[in-house]
This record gives sequence, structure tokens and C-alpha cells, in this order.
Amino acid sequence: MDNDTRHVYFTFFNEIGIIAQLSRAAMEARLPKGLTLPHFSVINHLIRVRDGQTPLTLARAFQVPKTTMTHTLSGLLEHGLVEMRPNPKDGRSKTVWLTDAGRTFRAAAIQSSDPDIDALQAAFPKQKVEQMLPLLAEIRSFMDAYRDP
Amino acid sequence: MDNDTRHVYFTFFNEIGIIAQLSRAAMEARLPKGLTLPHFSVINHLIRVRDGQTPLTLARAFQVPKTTMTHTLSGLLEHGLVEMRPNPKDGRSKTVWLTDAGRTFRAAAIQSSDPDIDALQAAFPKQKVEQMLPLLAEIRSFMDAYRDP
DNA sequence: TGATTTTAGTTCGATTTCGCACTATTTAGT
DNA sequence: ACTAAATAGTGCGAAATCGAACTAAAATCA
Repeated sequence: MDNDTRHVYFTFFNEIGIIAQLSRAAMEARLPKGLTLPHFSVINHLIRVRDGQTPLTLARAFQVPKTTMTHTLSGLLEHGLVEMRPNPKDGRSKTVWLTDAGRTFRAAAIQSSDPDIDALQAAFPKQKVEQMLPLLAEIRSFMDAYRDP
Repeated sequence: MDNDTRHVYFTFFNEIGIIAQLSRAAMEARLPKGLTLPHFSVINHLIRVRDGQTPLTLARAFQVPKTTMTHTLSGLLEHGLVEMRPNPKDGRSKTVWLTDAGRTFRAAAIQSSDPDIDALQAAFPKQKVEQMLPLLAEIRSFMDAYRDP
């Protein structure tokens, strides 16, 4: 493989990694003490996608190991942002449900990020960012399918 | 702020975060035991940008805390991939220099990723990815400047 | 139907990440 | 020139992340 090709893809992932680092730091600076981006992301996911998901589907959605998700969920439990119930479809499994505190937390977190989103939008208008989304989603989906089982 | 706007930017960062997670896992699966993406990234940076940088500039480049970079560098030292020398311009500081082993490691790591890059390129041709780079670099640069000191 | 294989979530321990605090050095202000 | 403030890198401890191993339940196979 030629070095120019490698450079393009390595640069892409390098930028992605740094933006991920920066956005995580920015988001976490706005969250209440003890709550991190993974906490927010799970709550947001339960609202946007579907409440009552299993730990495994959540771990898969975020591409983290099961144990990482177990840890994240236990943090959410401690803060009373979710509750866990048995999974009626699978005796080994549980389902994760939002509490009112969870919904309130998410609304506050999003609102607290408004200044950051405002600043970002001033420099990168919504349409510009939005036009990247399909390709990013495709890349993410491709890599998700590509990874080892 | 309207929810549609929020959704665009939150979705963008969500995709970024997951792609970062996936690419990190893929890369680390190819690296020798004990070496992680941050190790590779520092070596790659020293080659692509400039050898002999200070821990602080490296931490800034990757948007990680100084202590994280200290830890990463100590791993590189242990593996003999870099060496540290005093910084002639600043008595508090050091400079990080590649060893031959470091250069060899980087070349091997890049080559070992070729199958992954091949697969990715088949689905997302180089030009398509390359056209995203300027905007990603701008977003990264903007967020870098925007963050608290 | 029973045996075998696979799997969901957790425990455990190791590693990585990160904030706080520190020392020695540098920079900025008077 | 001297003092005060800021800073580079590190030690320390806590939290987050992650792989290995495990148990109980589900899925698959004969």
C-alpha cells in the first residue's frame, strides 16, 4: 500500500480521536460531579432510541466491552438516573429504564451545553455538519460490521 | 436553542465518539502486547511532525492531560521506543526522541493495519475520506482554541 | 429429549486515564 | 534586581476501562 493512502486514513482517525477527546472534555465540564460522557450517552440513547434496553445492546451501541457498560450502568443506578428490571424475554438478562431524575438530568445536560453548541454553530453552520453525518454513520456502521465478533 | 440543532451536533459527536472507539480497538488488536493506540500515536507524531518534542507539546497535540502523557511516555521508555533528554531551552522540561526500535515499531504497526485500511478503502474510497479532512481539522482546531486554558 | 455449545451479566484484578498537589524553573510585574 | 505568579513534569490516589473467568440461562445439535 502506498504511503499517501495510509496517510489519508491514519489522519482521518487521528482527527476523529482528538475531536472525540475534546468533545468529551467539553461535555464533562458541564455535567454534575461524578457523571461522565458515557453516563449522559446512555441516558440520551434510552430517550432517543428506546427505553428499556438490555446492557448488552447498550454496550454494542457504544462499542464498549460488557464490563465497561456494567460499570457505567452501576454509576447511573447510584445516581438514581436509571432502574433495572428483569428481562421478561431472557432469564439471564436485565432491562434498563429511565427514571424521572434521568430525564431531568438529560434535559439539564443538553441545555448546559447550549453555549458550546452556539459557539460551534457560529463557526460551523448546522448544514455543514449535517452533510457529514451520513458518511460518518456509514463509516461507523461499516466498522461495526467489520470488527471481530 | 431548538432541538433539531442540538440533535445535529450531538449526533455528530456521538458518531465521532463511536468511530474513535472502533478505530482504537481495531488498531490495538494489531499492536504488540503492551502497546496501545496512544503509544503508536506519539511515535507517529514524532515522525510526521518533528522528533524531539516536549511532553507538554505532545499532551497538547493529543488533548490529553499532562499526567496522561507522562504515563504514555513512560510506557514508550520501558519498551525502548523513545529516549528522553533534557530540554536545552527550559530547565524544567525534557525532549522526547525516537529510537530505531521506535521507528521499526511504527513501520510494522502501519503495515499490520494494511488489511483494515484496504477493507475501509474498498467501501470508502480515499477521495471521499480525504474531502472530509479539512473540515475535521478545522473543527478540531476550533475546539482546541475554544477549550478552557 | 438430553447433551453440548453459546451467551448475558458480573466479579476480579490489571492497566489506563485523570485531577490534585508538589518541586524546581521560568516568566511577568514592579 | 527582586518578588510574585505561572508553569513543566511527576507522584499519588481515585475512577474508568478492559480482559479473563465465571455462573446461570438460552440456543443449538444429535
